[in-house]
Amino acid sequence: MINIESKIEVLKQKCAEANMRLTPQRIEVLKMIASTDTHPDAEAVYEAVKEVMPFISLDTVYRTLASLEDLGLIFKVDNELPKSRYDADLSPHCHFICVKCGAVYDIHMDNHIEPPKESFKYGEVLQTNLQVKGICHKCRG
Amino acid sequence: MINIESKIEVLKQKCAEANMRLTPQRIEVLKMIASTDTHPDAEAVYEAVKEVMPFISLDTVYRTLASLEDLGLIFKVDNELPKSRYDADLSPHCHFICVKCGAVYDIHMDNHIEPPKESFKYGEVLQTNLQVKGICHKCRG
DNA sequence: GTCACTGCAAATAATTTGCAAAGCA
DNA sequence: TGCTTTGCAAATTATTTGCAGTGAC
Repeated sequence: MINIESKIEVLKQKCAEANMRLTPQRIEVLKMIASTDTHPDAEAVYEAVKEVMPFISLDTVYRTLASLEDLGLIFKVDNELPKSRYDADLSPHCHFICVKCGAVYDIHMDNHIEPPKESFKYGEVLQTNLQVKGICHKCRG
Repeated sequence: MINIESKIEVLKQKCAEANMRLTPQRIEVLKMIASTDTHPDAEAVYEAVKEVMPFISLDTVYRTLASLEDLGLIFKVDNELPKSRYDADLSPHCHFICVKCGAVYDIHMDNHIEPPKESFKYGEVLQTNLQVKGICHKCRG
């Protein structure tokens, strides 16, 4: 589980560094993503944050997600579905993705994966990630 | 390099099995994807196939890509960009993806990657794939 | 007070779908 | 011939953007 308070603290620092403001919208969006392991999409973040902040708009959610991603606090889960889904857990882990319903489950790992040597032929490596695709228990029925 | 003739042969078989017709559009789209290592998106497939088949429409390309994917002849490369990109190479390999320009390069591997044990907790595993993200030489400048 | 951020509404980009005509089996 | 597929055009979905008012610093 992610420590939300420390996550907000990092947001505070990074906003200051980047000349960005610490708005309640940014705090709530980050809190929401960090407090769930469902890897929500923009719509899901919007619905959840609206509960506590009824006047937030969907486009602010989109903009906030982009800002938080720029700051390195969250990242998009790679999937081949049309909707982007977000993750605030920066520890080494990968994802089980259900190809039927799109559900994303965390698979914890001790270390980040070493990139194959051939990778360096193509450029500077920033990160590697392993993805496991399958059919989740719920969809298997 | 993929053997295109045998790929078309597989298309022929699978179409017959699935009660789908072997149309020239399907043949050309598959040929195009199998004959390049650029992992083209729908638009790029459309532009290339138009050279040899000027009356093909973009929506047929989309439908054809979906059909070929259903038949297991091609698959989407996972990326976090808005456009889907396709690959016809079914041998074990993974991708270097440039986060700036979206270019996709193949990284060949001897074997498919074993899924972490934790994967099986979530459902039936269909495939694993490793992704390497970075900045390609062209974008580094 | 200033300038980044928000909410609203409208725009854009990628992809999908309804329908009638065309073509593979 | 029958039923899948195509091409056209219009619709849909996810996301982005312009602008004027608002609020964090």
